[in-house]
Amino acid sequence: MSRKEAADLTRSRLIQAAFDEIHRNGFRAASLDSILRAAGVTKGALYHHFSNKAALGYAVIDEVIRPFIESNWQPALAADNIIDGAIAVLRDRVRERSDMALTLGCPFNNLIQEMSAVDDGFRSRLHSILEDWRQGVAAAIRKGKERGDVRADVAPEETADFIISAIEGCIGMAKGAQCARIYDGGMRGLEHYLNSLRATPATPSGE
Amino acid sequence: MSRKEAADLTRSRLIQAAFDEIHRNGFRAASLDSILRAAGVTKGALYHHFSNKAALGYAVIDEVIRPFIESNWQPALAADNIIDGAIAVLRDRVRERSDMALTLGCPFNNLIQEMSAVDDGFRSRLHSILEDWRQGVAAAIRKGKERGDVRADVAPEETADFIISAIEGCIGMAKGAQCARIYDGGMRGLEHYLNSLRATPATPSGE
DNA sequence: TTTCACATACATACTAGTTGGTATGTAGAC
DNA sequence: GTCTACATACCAACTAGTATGTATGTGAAA
Repeated sequence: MSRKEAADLTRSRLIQAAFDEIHRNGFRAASLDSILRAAGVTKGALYHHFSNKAALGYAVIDEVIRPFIESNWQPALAADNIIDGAIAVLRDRVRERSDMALTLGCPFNNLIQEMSAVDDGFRSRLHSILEDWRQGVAAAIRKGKERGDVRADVAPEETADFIISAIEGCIGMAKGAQCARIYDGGMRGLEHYLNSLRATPATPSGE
Repeated sequence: MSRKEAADLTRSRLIQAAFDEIHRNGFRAASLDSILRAAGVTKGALYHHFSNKAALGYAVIDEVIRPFIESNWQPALAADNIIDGAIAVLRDRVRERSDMALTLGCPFNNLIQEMSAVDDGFRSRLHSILEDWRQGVAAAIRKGKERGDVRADVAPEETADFIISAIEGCIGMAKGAQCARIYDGGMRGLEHYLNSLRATPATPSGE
């Protein structure tokens, strides 16, 4: 392993450890010492790769959280019928939800709630992820309307806002209840809502 | 003012200052010194009334956040038609939303996201508030079904889960965007959803 | 090809500041 | 006089961040 490769490895180990610690404790309560312990490196390594704690947090957002969020919603847009695609993804999420994700919540939403109001670097990065998501869903709805899959009276942007809010809300409330019931219930409610957006009266797949 | 009354006053001043600081910074980042400065008392007063920081946080939940949440959803149940009542409350919220509430988010949801996974005292208290809300909405839906206002195929509990999740989700995403647009958009989406629950095809009030 | 200067990639030890919490002192109501 | 309701002063622990030391890879000169 070359010198450069080794350095990249410690950098990514730091980011992964930081992501875990932040997911568990939030950014401000995340202890650099804990992150260093988990990553198996020392403070010198950390401050060699990142100028300060915030820079580490930003890197976690750019390199872990953004890809994570995008890999969650983009598959839904691949389907011909956007509503079918969205529901399929939803069911996947319900099926393969891990206990950790349930008790710790969505890392994206967690950071929004904690940091948006207090740090502009966090706010802008998280907002950008949210905006891309919103635009992606809105574009899919518009395409669905053109194809005749989605009702003509559905407003793309505000419906996208609502769908995204409902998804993050369900995960968040499940975290509050610390049980899967409210998550599953909310997701079924969301599925009913998505079906109500169909142009042709709902013929949901596999129900 | 009697001695007892004065003591009660300092206690409530502490709780109010704690609520503000927690709303702004979260519980763990809330500094006792800041709270004391805002309340205009000293550490001796704080630890006379509360055994530790967590006890102060619990009191904030029991005496500020719970009444706040209940005063938000209970009026919606007063109306004869639950859907009309819910939509009316929703529009009230949208009309009179303060910028602070938008940028700082919902104090209830904030605490859930921050503390549910790490402190059982917080978790149980917040969960209890959530469960009461859920049961209140579910009961209202059941009543609406009996009265013929709500469609017969609507599942009360999971619909309640979804509605609550959507509300908190909208506020949370608005915090992420730090702008009202996504809040208003999400709320309009929620209104459409609520109308879709009507037994008789939507004749929404004032649209 | 060897060697040497230099930069990279860390490790270690430390600091100043802040945190929640406590021990003690005290003024005033009852 | 005694107890309530505080105020003051302090402490140990932990925080992000820094200053310094060092081993090692690397590029260029000899």
